[in-house]
Amino acid sequence: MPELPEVEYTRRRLHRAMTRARITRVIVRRQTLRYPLPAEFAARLEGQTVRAVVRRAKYLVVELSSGERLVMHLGMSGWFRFMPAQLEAHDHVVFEMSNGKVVAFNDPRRFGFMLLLSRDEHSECGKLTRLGPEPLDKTFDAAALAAPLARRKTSLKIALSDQRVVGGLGNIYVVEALHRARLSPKRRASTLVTNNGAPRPALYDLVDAIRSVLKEAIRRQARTDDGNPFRIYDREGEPCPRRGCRGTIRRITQAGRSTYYCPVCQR
DNA sequence: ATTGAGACCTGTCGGC
DNA sequence: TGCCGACAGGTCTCAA
Repeated sequence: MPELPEVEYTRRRLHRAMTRARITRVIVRRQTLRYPLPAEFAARLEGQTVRAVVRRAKYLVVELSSGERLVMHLGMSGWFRFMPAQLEAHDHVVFEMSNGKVVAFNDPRRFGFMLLLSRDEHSECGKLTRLGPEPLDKTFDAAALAAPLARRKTSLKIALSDQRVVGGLGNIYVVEALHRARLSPKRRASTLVTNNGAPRPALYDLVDAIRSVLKEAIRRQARTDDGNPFRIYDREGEPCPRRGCRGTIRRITQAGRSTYYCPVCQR
């Protein structure tokens, strides 16, 4: 599930359920997430009012009235269930709010985590400070990508998956953006930058592709149609969806993860 | 400093 | 039906 669009959709729902409400009760049903929850986790949260729920890359940050922050990551399989009729397996942490809303964090694989940080711990938290730019911010442009890509000796796919280069892209949306920009995932990252560090035209295309892929995916979240909503991801052997392209989608492995691409139109 | 491999965990799916 | 391996949208750590 969770790359930037899914995390952003989760943030909006959490915001509606929690912001300006008080946390009346926290039930910890499983302490051993990626990082074990401290014994006083529930007590520190109960009684606090939620000021805001914000997102940074794939991280969710609940801002609390004490100044503390609850930093959360969904990992591979984490998600929130809103107003669950009853608790189920893998509902690890439940928040009950003064407005009557209940949200349950569910995560079968437990790669997700929650960190309750003081104001200072939060501002120094390396997980957040080392992140690259937000791809949907105005500051994200070809110039912002040029420097980190120029230094890389790896492929575009690997470079774009690195959260220090851009924050929030994961396996699926990197694959989708590269197809949209007609760029091969195997191409060396530094070839999108000239020798003196200026963006080449393809880098502008890539920036546009990243932004549009993410925006469309966020818009799509509210709908719950099933089936594979992606053009390329998990479509090995199918014809390339680009108009006029007669290529067939291939699957390769890069850094241990699946990459899908069209060898005909992606160069 | 980069980079790849392995680890963390559970669930699901395809093949035999 | 049952078993087994491969694989899954993320990050971290460690060795080269």
